[in-house]
Amino acid sequence: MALKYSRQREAIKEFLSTRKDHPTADMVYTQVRKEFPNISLGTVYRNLTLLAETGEISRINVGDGIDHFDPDTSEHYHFQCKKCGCVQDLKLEHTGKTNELAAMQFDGEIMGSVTYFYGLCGKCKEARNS
Amino acid sequence: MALKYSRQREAIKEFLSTRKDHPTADMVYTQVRKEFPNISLGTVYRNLTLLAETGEISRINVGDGIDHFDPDTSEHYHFQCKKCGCVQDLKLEHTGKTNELAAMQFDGEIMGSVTYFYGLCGKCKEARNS
DNA sequence: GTGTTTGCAAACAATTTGCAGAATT
DNA sequence: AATTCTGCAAATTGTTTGCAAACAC
Repeated sequence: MALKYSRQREAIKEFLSTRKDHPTADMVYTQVRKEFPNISLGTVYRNLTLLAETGEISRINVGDGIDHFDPDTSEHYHFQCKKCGCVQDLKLEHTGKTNELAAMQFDGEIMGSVTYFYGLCGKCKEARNS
Repeated sequence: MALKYSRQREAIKEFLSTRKDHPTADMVYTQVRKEFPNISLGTVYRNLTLLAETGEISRINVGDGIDHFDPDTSEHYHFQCKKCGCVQDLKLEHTGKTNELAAMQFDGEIMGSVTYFYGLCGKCKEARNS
Protein backbone atom coordinates (compact mmCIF):
# COMPACT_ATOMS: atom_id res chain seq x y z
CA MET A 1 0.00 0.00 0.00
CA ALA A 2 2.18 2.79 -1.30
CA LEU A 3 1.18 6.26 -0.18
CA LYS A 4 -0.16 8.57 -2.83
CA TYR A 5 -0.24 12.33 -2.61
CA SER A 6 -3.50 13.97 -1.67
CA ARG A 7 -4.28 17.64 -1.31
CA GLN A 8 -6.56 16.92 1.61
CA ARG A 9 -3.88 15.11 3.55
CA GLU A 10 -1.41 17.86 2.81
CA ALA A 11 -3.84 20.47 4.08
CA ILE A 12 -4.46 18.52 7.26
CA LYS A 13 -0.75 18.14 7.91
CA GLU A 14 -0.12 21.76 7.09
CA PHE A 15 -2.87 23.00 9.36
CA LEU A 16 -1.80 20.81 12.23
CA SER A 17 1.81 21.95 11.94
CA THR A 18 0.75 25.50 12.75
CA ARG A 19 -1.02 24.49 15.95
CA LYS A 20 0.22 24.15 19.47
CA ASP A 21 -3.19 23.53 21.00
CA HIS A 22 -3.52 19.83 20.17
CA PRO A 23 -6.72 19.92 18.13
CA THR A 24 -9.25 17.11 18.00
CA ALA A 25 -10.32 15.52 14.72
CA ASP A 26 -13.38 17.69 14.75
CA MET A 27 -11.37 20.87 15.17
CA VAL A 28 -9.17 19.84 12.26
CA TYR A 29 -12.28 19.13 10.24
CA THR A 30 -13.93 22.49 10.80
CA GLN A 31 -10.71 24.32 10.00
CA VAL A 32 -9.63 22.40 6.92
CA ARG A 33 -13.16 22.65 5.65
CA LYS A 34 -12.58 26.34 5.06
CA GLU A 35 -10.11 25.42 2.36
CA PHE A 36 -11.87 22.23 1.23
CA PRO A 37 -15.59 22.78 1.80
CA ASN A 38 -16.41 19.26 0.64
CA ILE A 39 -13.93 17.38 2.77
CA SER A 40 -15.58 14.79 4.95
CA LEU A 41 -14.97 13.94 8.56
CA GLY A 42 -14.16 10.40 7.48
CA THR A 43 -11.30 11.66 5.34
CA VAL A 44 -9.98 13.71 8.23
CA TYR A 45 -10.03 10.69 10.51
CA ARG A 46 -8.45 8.43 7.89
CA ASN A 47 -5.63 10.87 7.31
CA LEU A 48 -4.99 11.65 10.94
CA THR A 49 -4.76 7.93 11.60
CA LEU A 50 -2.47 7.49 8.62
CA LEU A 51 -0.18 10.33 9.66
CA ALA A 52 -0.03 8.99 13.18
CA GLU A 53 0.87 5.53 11.88
CA THR A 54 3.70 6.87 9.75
CA GLY A 55 4.90 8.85 12.72
CA GLU A 56 4.46 12.28 11.19
CA ILE A 57 2.15 13.39 13.97
CA SER A 58 1.15 11.86 17.26
CA ARG A 59 -2.20 10.93 18.65
CA ILE A 60 -2.56 11.85 22.29
CA ASN A 61 -4.91 10.76 25.03
CA VAL A 62 -5.52 13.08 27.96
CA GLY A 63 -8.27 11.06 29.57
CA ASP A 64 -11.27 12.91 28.20
CA GLY A 65 -12.11 10.15 25.75
CA ILE A 66 -11.35 12.34 22.75
CA ASP A 67 -8.22 11.93 20.69
CA HIS A 68 -6.07 15.01 20.27
CA PHE A 69 -3.36 15.40 17.65
CA ASP A 70 0.08 16.91 18.02
CA PRO A 71 2.51 17.85 15.24
CA ASP A 72 5.35 17.58 17.76
CA THR A 73 6.29 13.92 17.94
CA SER A 74 9.17 14.38 20.33
CA GLU A 75 8.64 12.93 23.78
CA HIS A 76 6.99 15.39 26.09
CA TYR A 77 4.12 15.69 28.53
CA HIS A 78 0.63 17.07 28.29
CA PHE A 79 -1.69 18.88 30.59
CA GLN A 80 -5.44 19.27 30.26
CA CYS A 81 -7.56 21.87 32.01
CA LYS A 82 -10.52 20.28 33.79
CA LYS A 83 -12.52 23.44 33.28
CA CYS A 84 -12.04 24.57 29.69
CA GLY A 85 -10.58 21.35 28.30
CA CYS A 86 -7.59 22.99 26.65
CA VAL A 87 -4.48 20.89 26.21
CA GLN A 88 -1.01 22.28 26.72
CA ASP A 89 2.54 21.02 26.56
CA LEU A 90 4.46 20.69 29.77
CA LYS A 91 8.13 21.35 29.95
CA LEU A 92 9.39 18.69 32.23
CA GLU A 93 12.64 16.80 32.02
CA HIS A 94 11.94 13.18 32.30
CA THR A 95 14.22 10.67 33.82
CA GLY A 96 13.14 7.73 31.70
CA LYS A 97 13.54 5.55 34.73
CA THR A 98 9.86 5.06 35.21
CA ASN A 99 9.60 2.15 32.78
CA GLU A 100 12.58 0.41 34.25
CA LEU A 101 11.18 0.81 37.70
CA ALA A 102 7.91 -0.67 36.59
CA ALA A 103 9.67 -3.53 34.84
CA MET A 104 11.01 -4.82 38.09
CA GLN A 105 9.01 -7.73 39.44
CA PHE A 106 6.70 -7.91 36.42
CA ASP A 107 6.58 -11.02 34.32
CA GLY A 108 5.49 -9.35 31.09
CA GLU A 109 7.26 -6.88 28.85
CA ILE A 110 6.76 -3.17 29.34
CA MET A 111 6.93 -1.31 26.07
CA GLY A 112 6.11 2.16 27.27
CA SER A 113 3.97 4.39 29.41
CA VAL A 114 1.72 7.38 29.12
CA THR A 115 1.53 10.18 31.64
CA TYR A 116 -0.63 13.23 31.55
CA PHE A 117 -1.47 15.95 34.03
CA TYR A 118 -4.69 17.75 34.80
CA GLY A 119 -5.82 20.77 36.77
CA LEU A 120 -6.61 24.37 35.96
CA CYS A 121 -4.89 26.22 33.16
CA GLY A 122 -3.50 29.70 33.72
CA LYS A 123 -6.59 31.47 32.41
CA CYS A 124 -9.11 29.39 34.33
CA LYS A 125 -7.09 29.67 37.51
CA GLU A 126 -7.05 33.44 37.19
CA ALA A 127 -10.76 33.57 36.35
CA ARG A 128 -11.54 31.62 39.50
CA ASN A 129 -9.55 34.04 41.66
CA SER A 130 -11.56 37.09 40.71
CA MET B 1 -29.97 13.59 47.05
CA ALA B 2 -29.70 11.02 49.80
CA LEU B 3 -28.55 7.61 48.66
CA LYS B 4 -31.09 4.85 48.92
CA TYR B 5 -30.32 1.19 49.10
CA SER B 6 -30.63 -0.86 45.94
CA ARG B 7 -30.02 -4.55 45.47
CA GLN B 8 -28.57 -3.94 42.03
CA ARG B 9 -26.00 -1.48 43.31
CA GLU B 10 -25.09 -3.85 46.09
CA ALA B 11 -24.60 -6.69 43.63
CA ILE B 12 -22.42 -4.52 41.40
CA LYS B 13 -20.26 -3.46 44.31
CA GLU B 14 -20.07 -7.00 45.62
CA PHE B 15 -19.09 -8.43 42.25
CA LEU B 16 -16.47 -5.79 41.65
CA SER B 17 -14.92 -6.33 45.07
CA THR B 18 -14.04 -9.89 44.10
CA ARG B 19 -12.21 -8.85 40.96
CA LYS B 20 -8.63 -7.93 40.37
CA ASP B 21 -8.91 -7.75 36.59
CA HIS B 22 -10.43 -4.27 36.32
CA PRO B 23 -13.64 -5.09 34.47
CA THR B 24 -15.37 -2.78 32.04
CA ALA B 25 -19.00 -1.75 32.48
CA ASP B 26 -19.96 -4.39 29.98
CA MET B 27 -18.15 -7.12 31.86
CA VAL B 28 -19.88 -6.06 35.06
CA TYR B 29 -23.18 -6.11 33.20
CA THR B 30 -22.85 -9.62 31.80
CA GLN B 31 -21.80 -10.96 35.19
CA VAL B 32 -24.34 -9.23 37.40
CA ARG B 33 -26.98 -10.22 34.90
CA LYS B 34 -26.61 -13.81 36.06
CA GLU B 35 -28.03 -12.77 39.39
CA PHE B 36 -30.37 -10.07 38.05
CA PRO B 37 -31.43 -11.19 34.57
CA ASN B 38 -33.41 -8.00 34.06
CA ILE B 39 -30.79 -5.50 35.08
CA SER B 40 -30.06 -3.00 32.35
CA LEU B 41 -26.78 -1.67 31.10
CA GLY B 42 -27.98 1.82 31.98
CA THR B 43 -28.36 0.82 35.61
CA VAL B 44 -24.87 -0.65 35.63
CA TYR B 45 -23.42 2.57 34.22
CA ARG B 46 -25.39 4.74 36.62
CA ASN B 47 -24.22 2.76 39.59
CA LEU B 48 -20.62 2.51 38.53
CA THR B 49 -20.60 6.26 38.06
CA LEU B 50 -22.26 6.75 41.42
CA LEU B 51 -19.83 4.46 43.23
CA ALA B 52 -16.90 6.19 41.57
CA GLU B 53 -18.25 9.58 42.65
CA THR B 54 -18.62 8.53 46.28
CA GLY B 55 -15.13 7.11 46.12
CA GLU B 56 -16.07 3.50 46.79
CA ILE B 57 -14.47 2.33 43.56
CA SER B 58 -12.29 4.01 41.01
CA ARG B 59 -12.72 4.52 37.30
CA ILE B 60 -9.54 3.96 35.38
CA ASN B 61 -8.37 4.90 31.92
CA VAL B 62 -5.67 2.84 30.26
CA GLY B 63 -5.83 4.51 26.89
CA ASP B 64 -8.06 2.05 25.06
CA GLY B 65 -11.06 4.37 25.20
CA ILE B 66 -12.97 2.04 27.49
CA ASP B 67 -13.45 2.74 31.16
CA HIS B 68 -12.34 0.04 33.55
CA PHE B 69 -13.35 -0.16 37.20
CA ASP B 70 -11.24 -1.03 40.19
CA PRO B 71 -12.41 -1.83 43.73
CA ASP B 72 -8.99 -0.82 45.01
CA THR B 73 -9.05 2.94 45.41
CA SER B 74 -5.56 3.23 46.85
CA GLU B 75 -3.03 4.95 44.64
CA HIS B 76 -1.32 2.47 42.34
CA TYR B 77 -0.42 1.99 38.70
CA HIS B 78 -1.94 0.01 35.89
CA PHE B 79 -0.64 -1.92 32.95
CA GLN B 80 -2.55 -2.98 29.85
CA CYS B 81 -1.50 -5.70 27.44
CA LYS B 82 -1.56 -4.47 23.84
CA LYS B 83 -2.35 -7.96 22.65
CA CYS B 84 -5.08 -9.37 24.87
CA GLY B 85 -6.20 -6.12 26.48
CA CYS B 86 -6.02 -7.39 30.04
CA VAL B 87 -5.38 -4.83 32.76
CA GLN B 88 -3.13 -5.56 35.72
CA ASP B 89 -1.89 -3.73 38.78
CA LEU B 90 1.74 -2.70 38.91
CA LYS B 91 3.67 -2.67 42.12
CA LEU B 92 5.71 0.45 41.87
CA GLU B 93 6.72 2.87 44.55
CA HIS B 94 6.10 6.49 43.83
CA THR B 95 8.40 7.81 41.21
CA GLY B 96 8.92 11.17 42.76
CA LYS B 97 6.76 12.82 40.19
CA THR B 98 5.79 15.34 42.81
CA ASN B 99 9.30 16.69 42.69
CA GLU B 100 9.13 17.06 38.97
CA LEU B 101 5.80 18.77 39.42
CA ALA B 102 7.24 21.28 41.83
CA ALA B 103 10.18 21.86 39.54
CA MET B 104 8.30 23.00 36.56
CA GLN B 105 7.35 26.45 35.53
CA PHE B 106 3.65 26.39 34.78
CA ASP B 107 1.21 29.22 35.29
CA GLY B 108 -1.83 27.06 36.02
CA GLU B 109 -2.59 24.73 38.88
CA ILE B 110 -1.75 21.06 38.61
CA MET B 111 -4.19 18.91 40.51
CA GLY B 112 -2.91 15.48 39.59
CA SER B 113 -1.65 13.13 36.97
CA VAL B 114 -2.41 9.79 35.44
CA THR B 115 0.19 7.26 34.40
CA TYR B 116 -0.32 3.89 32.85
CA PHE B 117 1.94 1.35 31.22
CA TYR B 118 1.49 -0.88 28.21
CA GLY B 119 3.25 -3.82 26.60
CA LEU B 120 2.82 -7.58 26.66
CA CYS B 121 1.47 -9.39 29.68
CA GLY B 122 3.22 -12.48 30.98
CA LYS B 123 1.01 -14.90 29.07
CA CYS B 124 1.18 -13.08 25.75
CA LYS B 125 4.93 -12.66 26.06
CA GLU B 126 5.35 -16.37 26.62
CA ALA B 127 2.96 -17.24 23.78
CA ARG B 128 5.03 -15.10 21.41
CA ASN B 129 8.25 -16.89 22.39
CA SER B 130 7.06 -20.32 21.37
C1' DG C 1 -46.09 10.20 50.41
C1' DT C 2 -41.68 11.89 48.81
C1' DG C 3 -37.69 11.05 46.52
C1' DT C 4 -34.47 7.70 44.59
C1' DT C 5 -33.71 3.82 41.51
C1' DT C 6 -34.92 0.84 37.83
C1' DG C 7 -35.71 -1.10 32.99
C1' DC C 8 -36.28 0.10 28.58
C1' DA C 9 -35.42 2.42 24.55
C1' DA C 10 -33.85 6.20 22.32
C1' DA C 11 -30.21 9.61 22.08
C1' DC C 12 -25.36 10.75 21.94
C1' DA C 13 -20.55 11.43 20.74
C1' DA C 14 -16.40 9.83 18.80
C1' DT C 15 -14.76 7.05 15.42
C1' DT C 16 -14.80 3.53 11.67
C1' DT C 17 -16.21 1.47 7.42
C1' DG C 18 -18.44 0.00 2.71
C1' DC C 19 -18.82 1.65 -1.61
C1' DA C 20 -18.75 3.89 -6.15
C1' DG C 21 -16.46 7.51 -8.25
C1' DA C 22 -12.39 10.80 -8.53
C1' DA C 23 -7.51 11.69 -8.20
C1' DT C 24 -2.59 10.19 -8.31
C1' DT C 25 1.09 7.43 -10.13
C1' DA D 1 -4.37 0.89 -16.21
C1' DA D 2 -3.66 0.08 -11.54
C1' DT D 3 -4.20 1.63 -7.12
C1' DT D 4 -4.99 4.90 -3.63
C1' DC D 5 -7.97 8.40 -1.92
C1' DT D 6 -12.34 10.86 -1.41
C1' DG D 7 -17.23 12.02 -0.10
C1' DC D 8 -21.17 10.28 1.61
C1' DA D 9 -23.92 7.73 4.53
C1' DA D 10 -24.61 4.06 7.39
C1' DA D 11 -22.67 1.29 11.03
C1' DT D 12 -20.15 0.62 15.49
C1' DT D 13 -18.88 1.36 20.12
C1' DG D 14 -19.06 3.15 24.64
C1' DT D 15 -21.89 5.81 27.39
C1' DT D 16 -25.76 8.86 28.81
C1' DT D 17 -30.52 10.19 29.35
C1' DG D 18 -35.89 10.73 29.45
C1' DC D 19 -39.63 8.55 31.20
C1' DA D 20 -43.13 5.92 33.75
C1' DA D 21 -43.28 2.34 36.98
C1' DA D 22 -41.10 0.12 41.13
C1' DC D 23 -38.81 0.54 45.32
C1' DA D 24 -36.83 2.53 49.74
C1' DC D 25 -37.37 5.41 53.59
